[in-house]
Amino acid sequence: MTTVKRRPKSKHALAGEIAEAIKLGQFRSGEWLRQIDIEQKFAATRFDVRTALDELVVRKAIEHVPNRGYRVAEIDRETLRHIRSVRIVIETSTADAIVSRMTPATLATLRGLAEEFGVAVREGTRADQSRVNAEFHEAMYHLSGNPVLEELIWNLRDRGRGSNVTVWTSHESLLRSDRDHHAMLEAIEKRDVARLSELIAAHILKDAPESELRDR
Amino acid sequence: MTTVKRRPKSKHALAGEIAEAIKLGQFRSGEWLRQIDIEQKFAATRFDVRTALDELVVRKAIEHVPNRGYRVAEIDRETLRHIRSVRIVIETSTADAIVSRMTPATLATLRGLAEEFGVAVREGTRADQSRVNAEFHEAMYHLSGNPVLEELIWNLRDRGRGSNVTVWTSHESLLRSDRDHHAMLEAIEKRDVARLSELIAAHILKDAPESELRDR
DNA sequence: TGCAACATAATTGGCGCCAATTTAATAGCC
DNA sequence: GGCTATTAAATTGGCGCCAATTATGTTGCA
Repeated sequence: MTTVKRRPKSKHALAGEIAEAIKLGQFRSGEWLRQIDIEQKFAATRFDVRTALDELVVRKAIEHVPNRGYRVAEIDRETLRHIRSVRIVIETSTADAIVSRMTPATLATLRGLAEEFGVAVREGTRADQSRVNAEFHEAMYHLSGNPVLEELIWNLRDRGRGSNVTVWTSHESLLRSDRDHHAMLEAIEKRDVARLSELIAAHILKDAPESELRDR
Repeated sequence: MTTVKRRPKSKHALAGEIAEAIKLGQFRSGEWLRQIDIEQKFAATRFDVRTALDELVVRKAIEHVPNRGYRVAEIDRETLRHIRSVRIVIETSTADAIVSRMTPATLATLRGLAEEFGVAVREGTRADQSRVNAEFHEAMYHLSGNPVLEELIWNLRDRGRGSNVTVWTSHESLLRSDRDHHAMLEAIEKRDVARLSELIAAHILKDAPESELRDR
């Protein structure tokens, strides 16, 4: 996965790095991204920085104000709710494909990643947790066999992360994620599509501030 | 709709214009978009053209080959099928929100647009048909009350149009679209969510080359 | 002391030049 | 005559300069 990929040396890669940094909370919501800072922090040229930032604007990770610069998008609760709503529709729609395409091998992979996440929760860094969590869900959604769907899921996830105030703020929520993962595994193993759907929806809803008990 | 919007003079607007041109089939699939041609055709500077093309790459409307340039993306049948599959999931998910948020006023608007499409089919140009069709679906999906969802729908639609060989190739398919629109209206009026879902799915599937009777 | 006008510093962003690469055209060779 | 090597034309794309704009700091005045 993290193999050779130095073809598009900088440019697109830089956009990914900046997006990653935002996801990891290295830039706060609403914070201005000064081009000089970025080009130093990532050792890139001014031009590459600008290109990368433009790409992130298109990807809705940041926003652009003419003659003021780029800043991390502040997403209001309303929009966040809409994003979660769409995520539930899309991600739960993968449930039966996942169950029907499941093989012992992929199940083993998922189990390994679920365990790894548990370890990361206990003794890993924030970045580790984020990475392993992503790997788990990536492996799971990869089973859907629909690359377009997969990509969409990641776009929406990234967009929500941007200014999500509560990204695993408490250790509690991390433990809950861990439990969710194992529960999902169980549902997949038992080929229980409905249960898996429920779990996925609940997993998404856990990010909601209050209990926004809104079915759609 | 086509009102004043000269604030971001060129740049983002240009990307939209080029995307529109691609949608209208002014560039064939796989055709190279030479920067010189574009800057003449749209009366823009070289730099703006490049920026716009970069944006379209991020939006997956075109693809970029280093040192070769930009070309209209050729989407294989497999990917097209995946796009349709996702579209069905997303667009049908709007059905009950549409029905529950429907008001007499919006219904009247939709009816008007459905009529207008019928007229465009009979005596309008290709561009007219495309525009009115877009307006009808826009008005309908706007009822979902979820801007994120709306945007997603348009992104996926645009992506499919790019190299769709059969974009209303026959007059027959246009007539079918017209009938579909009126049927949808009827379902909305009768608050028949299931029926509306079916119609939306069928409307998307109509673009399929053969009858790819694949439920998921 | 508070406020407004001005000057100065910092930052963004439009644009064009030219080197690197690819494509075509031409010539040379078997 | 067909094929390959060389040269020329066309196209892409990296990069930096500097004007326009905004933010900051300072001075003068009531």
